[in-house]
Amino acid sequence: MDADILQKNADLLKALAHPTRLQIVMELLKGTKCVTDIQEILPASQANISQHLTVLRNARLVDFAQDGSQRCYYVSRPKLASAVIELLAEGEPAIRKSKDDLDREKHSTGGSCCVQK
Amino acid sequence: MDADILQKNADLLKALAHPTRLQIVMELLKGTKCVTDIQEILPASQANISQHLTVLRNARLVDFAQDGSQRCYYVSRPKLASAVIELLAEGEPAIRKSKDDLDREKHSTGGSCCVQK
DNA sequence: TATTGATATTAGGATATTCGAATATGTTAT
DNA sequence: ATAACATATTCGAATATCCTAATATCAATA
Repeated sequence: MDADILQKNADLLKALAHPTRLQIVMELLKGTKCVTDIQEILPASQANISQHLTVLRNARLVDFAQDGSQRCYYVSRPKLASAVIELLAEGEPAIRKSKDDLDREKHSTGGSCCVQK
Repeated sequence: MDADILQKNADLLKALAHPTRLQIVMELLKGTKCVTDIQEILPASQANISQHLTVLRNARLVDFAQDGSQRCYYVSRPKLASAVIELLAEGEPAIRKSKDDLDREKHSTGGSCCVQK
């Protein structure tokens, strides 16, 4: 990943890295919704939801189709979004390794766990 | 996802949502490394790398095993971390839908794209 | 024990994020 | 045209993040 892509991917994750925005995306994955619909589901103000939607839109995670005075928001990268949320839901437990574990993994007998000198 | 889990998952994503930290995790996925090893790879100061490692450690994404004066860092939730990075690398393109697309998806003939009233 | 190497912590300023309050814009209905 | 509804934008304050510089800690030598 070059520096530019790296930055873009970090930005993408940052857009998802907020409880309200994560919840908005989860709701939109279930189906298209307008701002009022989201307001009825989440405990946040209209302005706040609109702000979060702007963040998600700038990250190209959601988009909308205009429907009269309403905006129907949908997830514009559903595979990415749903896969990340699925991974989070799985909740992989953190493992812990001893130095011996690490040395053994390297199977370079007697080697240090870090980069070989 | 209840509010507590939601916050924790957002925190997890936030920990990954920085170019330097993303790069650190990618490097550690290739193999355990100590701080000096990482310094040789990334254009960041020792203090800065140490700070980012602390963030990753607080998010339970990495951990270390002490090896004398060195700390051998490794990814403690490799499945989660590698899957997220894999998804980012795939780079799913953003789709765009018209209101008609959305209505059609609902196949409730004549229905609005948003929540049914 | 003094020095060196590896790493962490602290402090501080710059910058960014977050949210509520107020206001603006655009659309539909009257 | 005006009112009502749906949504966005702006402003400002509180808070958080990020980075650098300086210093501290801890382990391995000499």
